[in-house]
Amino acid sequence: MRPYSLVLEQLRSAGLRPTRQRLALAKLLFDGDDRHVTAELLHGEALQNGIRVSLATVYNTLHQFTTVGLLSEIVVDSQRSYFDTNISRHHHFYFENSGRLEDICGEDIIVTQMPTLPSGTSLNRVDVVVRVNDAA
Amino acid sequence: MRPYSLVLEQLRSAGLRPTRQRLALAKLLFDGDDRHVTAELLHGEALQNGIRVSLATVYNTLHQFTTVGLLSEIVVDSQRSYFDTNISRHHHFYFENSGRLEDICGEDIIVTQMPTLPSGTSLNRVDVVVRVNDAA
DNA sequence: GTGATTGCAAATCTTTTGCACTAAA
DNA sequence: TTTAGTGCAAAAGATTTGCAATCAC
Repeated sequence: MRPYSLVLEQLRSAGLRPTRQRLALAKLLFDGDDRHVTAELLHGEALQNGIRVSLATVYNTLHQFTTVGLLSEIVVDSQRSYFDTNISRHHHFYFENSGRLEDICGEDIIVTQMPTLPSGTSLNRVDVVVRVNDAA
Repeated sequence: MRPYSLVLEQLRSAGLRPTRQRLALAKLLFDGDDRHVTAELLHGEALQNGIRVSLATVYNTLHQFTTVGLLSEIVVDSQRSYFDTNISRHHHFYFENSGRLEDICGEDIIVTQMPTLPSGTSLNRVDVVVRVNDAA
């Protein structure tokens, strides 16, 4: 996790103006432990904390932060986008029942053999999702 | 890939009536090489082949086939669902640019170390997605 | 000031649903 | 017949977009 104090300069260097909304959302996201959020969730949280921001702006901000490298996007559900404040190489547990995500640190999962990439392509990243069910 | 001829009995044993629509979609899906489809794609293909079927029925059918074990659902894009006629244990290349999927057979990727499952959960499955970009 | 950013509401896209109609058993 | 399955159109949910108002520089 990067300290919240670094966010401001990170925004500047990416050419993103540190607006009230971006700073407030950054505080929610980065001022504490690593977390996984959806746009809807972050928006609700912002409102609860008295931050006036529209859902559209939350979407924009999440994508901008992702582009800039402050967040990474995780695909585990074909219906909803999750964003992760942990941008180091790692993988995820996905609790199918609750929709909750949990990090698996990089060393706890090891992919030894890898296939040759299709010709004319370059590797973007390898995602491992361990799907679990909460035992009844 | 299972031969198309097995589909009928597979439907019966699952208690699904072999209707005109289901059989036609099954033919498109299983009468040939393994494939990856979206609902929209399969629907378009059905129409092109003169099969009258509604998009809603295509969605229903894809999910029913998945429940019955004739298809497996792949999550690689948080905006769209993909279904795979290959139901053996395997993983995928995902071409971010084109949205295309390609199978990686089970032996070509090996996950050696696995984390302990969170207590009170049972493993559903492990998905590995190798995301590649078509080199410019 | 000027251009980036925001909010809102409308639009879009994928998927699901309600319900009358049709077809399989 | 009886019950499952289908089509359609409407609804739902997530996300994006257009545009006028607002804010950072």
